[in-house]
Amino acid sequence: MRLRICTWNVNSVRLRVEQVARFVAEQQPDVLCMQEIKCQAPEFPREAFEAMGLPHLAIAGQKGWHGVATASRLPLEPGADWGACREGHARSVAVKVQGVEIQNFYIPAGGDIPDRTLNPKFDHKLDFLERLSAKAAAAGPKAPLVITGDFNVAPGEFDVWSHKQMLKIVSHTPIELAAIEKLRASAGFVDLVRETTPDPTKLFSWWSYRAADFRASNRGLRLDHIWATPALHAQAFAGRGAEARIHDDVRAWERPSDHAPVIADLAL
Amino acid sequence: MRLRICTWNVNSVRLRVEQVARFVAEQQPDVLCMQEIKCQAPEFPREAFEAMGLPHLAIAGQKGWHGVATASRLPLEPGADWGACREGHARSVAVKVQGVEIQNFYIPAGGDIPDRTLNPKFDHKLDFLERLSAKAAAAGPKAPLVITGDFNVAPGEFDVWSHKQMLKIVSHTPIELAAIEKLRASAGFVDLVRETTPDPTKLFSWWSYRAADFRASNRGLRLDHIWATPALHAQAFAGRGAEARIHDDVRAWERPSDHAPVIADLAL
DNA sequence: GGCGTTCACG
DNA sequence: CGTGAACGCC
Repeated sequence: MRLRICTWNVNSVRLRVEQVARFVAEQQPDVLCMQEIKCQAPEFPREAFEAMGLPHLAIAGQKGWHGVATASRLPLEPGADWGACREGHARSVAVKVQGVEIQNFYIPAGGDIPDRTLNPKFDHKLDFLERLSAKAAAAGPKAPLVITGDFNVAPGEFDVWSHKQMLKIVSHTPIELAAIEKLRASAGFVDLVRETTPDPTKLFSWWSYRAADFRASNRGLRLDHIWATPALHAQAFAGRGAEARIHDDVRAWERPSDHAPVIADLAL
Repeated sequence: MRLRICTWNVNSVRLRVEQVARFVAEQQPDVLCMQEIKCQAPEFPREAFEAMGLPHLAIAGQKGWHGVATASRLPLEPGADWGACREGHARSVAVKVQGVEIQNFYIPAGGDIPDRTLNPKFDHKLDFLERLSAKAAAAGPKAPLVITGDFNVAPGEFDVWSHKQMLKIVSHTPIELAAIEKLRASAGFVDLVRETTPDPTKLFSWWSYRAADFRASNRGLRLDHIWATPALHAQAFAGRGAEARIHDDVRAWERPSDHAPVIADLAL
């Protein structure tokens, strides 16, 4: 079977249900991992997701900020909580579906100053990444595991509109690049979108709301990722390469999220 | 010629331009008197009104609150400012069109407690009404004058969903009923909607947002009025009665104002 | 620039 | 309930 996994920072699920419903109708993901739902679990628009054909929900919500949820066409089992957030924010939710564990993360943005001694938010981001690395290493490359979400890091030179300029900006600083590479290497994860479309093609999944015309300036970043362990990758893409892409057309819809959805198709 | 005058508390003109454009396209008012535009004059969506065929504008705006504007198909001359608002709010704008003076008011709501000694907002409302009465008396019954707007008073027993219950509620208390009757009598104004549809037919132009289904509960008030002096009434409705009505269907549109527009057709 | 918050207002 | 305001966050 095909398992279509999607990650999307929706920037308020209540405000964006219609766009989510349209995207789900058009692309038919089997599992939709959302970040920044910005509501508590009881406020989550369950009925709308039932109507979309994604009735199985795992929600980690909190008031106003952050919040993640995974919605599925197929029944979900709970996954292990990796306890990555030292601040107690609702930034991760784990599920198991069709024998695959899917860890859905909203990694802290990290504020403006890329110095962990000066900026507690940046310290928190790095701490979060370090905790993920430890858990992923413990899981190992043979686990049938996907980690996905808004990682708030653009890992590669071709994941930012200007590598040179972005090296000074939180999301692409050398310390973050080292931390995200350490996370990737911890279980040998394969970045499915980048495997599908290798360097040097530039790929972005986020564009600031501040640009009048995001297409024209195209100052994007690739912050949203779907990573598979080597064992799962071998199983899901036996012989072929990964099939994953960013649906950047969605960023041009009416009242969009600042993030575009990302889809990967696993053959299980 | 027919002069179609409309009054409408739009509750934010910037948020409601589309509904205003639809209503103007459907009903073709010649003069549209708006209240609660909730913006400063430079923020007023002039282009949208030009596109609607109402390019002539008289705007009294302020930041965030209140604000009135009169938009016209025909050129406007400025009318005399009656200086009714002691607080300096943008609550009135006066124009002359086709020889008729149109005074557009957003009379203060007056807070919750109907006691001028305890509640400065209620005192302000009564002061505003008293100042209007003095100015209207000075203008006299022979002036070609319309006063219109959101008066925030339901003057008659059949202008409220429950006369008995509303007598204790600001907008229909005995002291307000006396003040609004004094204003009416000051120049012998004719209430064009009530003349068109006499007592005991209940007529409302406002329904609270708080009711889930405003039609079902129908706890409305008639707060929005178009009043003509006797001389203008005699000229505009010679022989016949007035032709004025409340477009309450608009209250059921998507994202509506809590007030419905009111139209009167004058034959000049 | 577009989300959430709390607040005042109607 | 649904507008504005000011503020925090990304």
